[in-house]
Amino acid sequence: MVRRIISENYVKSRVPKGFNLEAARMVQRRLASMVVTMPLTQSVDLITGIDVAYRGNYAYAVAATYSMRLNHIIEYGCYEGEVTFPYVPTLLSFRELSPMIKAFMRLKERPHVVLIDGHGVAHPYRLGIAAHFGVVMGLPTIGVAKSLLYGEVKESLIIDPSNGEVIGGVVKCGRHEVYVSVGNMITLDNALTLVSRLCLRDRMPEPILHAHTMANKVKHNGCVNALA
DNA sequence: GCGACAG
DNA sequence: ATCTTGTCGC
Repeated sequence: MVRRIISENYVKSRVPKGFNLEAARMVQRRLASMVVTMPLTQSVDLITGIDVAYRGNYAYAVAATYSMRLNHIIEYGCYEGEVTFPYVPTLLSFRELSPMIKAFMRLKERPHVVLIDGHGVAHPYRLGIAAHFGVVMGLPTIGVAKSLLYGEVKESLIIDPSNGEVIGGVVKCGRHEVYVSVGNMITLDNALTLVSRLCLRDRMPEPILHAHTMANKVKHNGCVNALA
């Protein structure tokens, strides 16, 4: 059994000087209260995966839209720019939500669901980056992470140690396992089913895998050249 | 008491 | 996440 909680003192020590952590937590709590759990309404075909690569203080974000009907990527959205906030566990949104949104906004077509590299509500304040993105954009989102940030895993389910609630699940993606949680406007069952169905290769579902590969390509050639 | 820590 | 060579396997 895997168990994991976060040290607030550690977080406090890594946050930039002058950053109001208490205010940030209040914002997270408020946005978390806006997360909607509901079954998907329309049938799903277009699924966008988003991932970000880094080089120093520069972020290279890519949104890749995958068609389940056509079995391939139909469109990429890209953004490159400097980031100012450091990586601090539980505050990932403050670092890469903006680059992700900017890459996503460059897509011409709106997807039915968005898959994000990171957690959804499986977060100490119930607002991982996938949930944050989902609430801000008003779209169905799913968090898919390669490692656990918060919670206890019991029988392939992620449990919140503070209240026993189910906040996510574990899915086998090829040889590895990924941690899946609701981002917004979807149910955990829908999320688990969808991610399993998209794990065609290893380690990550197709949309995120393509976003990851392209993000690294963009890191070396730039948005314009990589997507040309 | 110390440490745990998405990308 | 990123810094990095060669090497194992399909």
